Amino acid sequence: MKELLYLKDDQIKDFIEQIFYAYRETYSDPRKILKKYSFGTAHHRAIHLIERHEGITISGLLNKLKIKKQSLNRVLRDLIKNKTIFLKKGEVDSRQRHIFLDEKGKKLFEEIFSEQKKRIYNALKNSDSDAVIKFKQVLNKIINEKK
Amino acid sequence: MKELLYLKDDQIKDFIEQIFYAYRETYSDPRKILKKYSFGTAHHRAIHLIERHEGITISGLLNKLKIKKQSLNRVLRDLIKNKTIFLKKGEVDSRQRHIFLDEKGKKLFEEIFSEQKKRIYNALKNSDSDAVIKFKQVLNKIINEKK
DNA sequence: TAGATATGTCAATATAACTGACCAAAAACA
DNA sequence: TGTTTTTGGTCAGTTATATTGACATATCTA
Repeated sequence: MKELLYLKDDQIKDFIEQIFYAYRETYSDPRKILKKYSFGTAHHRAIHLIERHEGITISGLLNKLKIKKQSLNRVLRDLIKNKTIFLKKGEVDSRQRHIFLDEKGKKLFEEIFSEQKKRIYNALKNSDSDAVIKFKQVLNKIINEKK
Repeated sequence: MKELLYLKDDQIKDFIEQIFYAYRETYSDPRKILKKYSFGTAHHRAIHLIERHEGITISGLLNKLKIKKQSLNRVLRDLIKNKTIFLKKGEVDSRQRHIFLDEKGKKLFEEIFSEQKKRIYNALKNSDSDAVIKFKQVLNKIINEKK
């Protein structure tokens, strides 16, 4: 293994620590809002992904969340009961369920996002576009690295 | 709010999604190793921080983890019982406990880290040092942003 | 039509966090 | 010195989120 100065173990250990902090802080910002609706972070993650991937199927969502369907089911049941999301039977494949945010869900998403946005926006606003692009590239490499 | 092209809402939403994936993937890599010792991610996070901050006090660790002491206590009890860590009474302030990795703990840390390292190392090895530095800077800004 | 796929659900368990209460030792303060 | 605060430990109960395993139904595909 070639020893790159900026890739010493200590640097990598720092990244592992910082990725934890970044995730925790980013997802703890909207907890108060979620609590108003008796939702938790599991609901939040589902809402976020449904907003980003409108009409995503159950199995599509399962692939992104990497949890069991029994776990997702509890979350979706809560969201449906609350009229935050609704399911639509697939037109091509009627076994599938496509998930959409309801009007209420869109409002809730905006409320959550506006809280969560601040941290990222403020962190990036003083960075040049090159830094932002590189941040995204590295993040993507970490995610897609198949060990 | 000045509208920067690279700071559109969709970009920020992507970051929120990616930070989740990066955290989950990074911390799921060593789960098998942890399971051998009947430990979970809570133990892992504690071990990681103790290695990075040798002699950290209980309250220091609580501040980094941002969990309640009752929760941390369970984790530390497991780690002490297993001889992964040990506590040392403070010499200046004898109310404090300084936490250290035991020999067994150091070995376990290395085992965990070598698994976890791959993902980060591989992701960064083809990036130039500038990208790595900028990645770190942005990550730090996200963490330290006080909304 | 047989088998695979997508989804739904029941029940039990595991993990990791929480709240709230209370205690003791030691340090800091007035 | 005596009082208050800080640091850490613990008991008990609860909540949130995930797991495993089993089973059911409808629909699609070969």
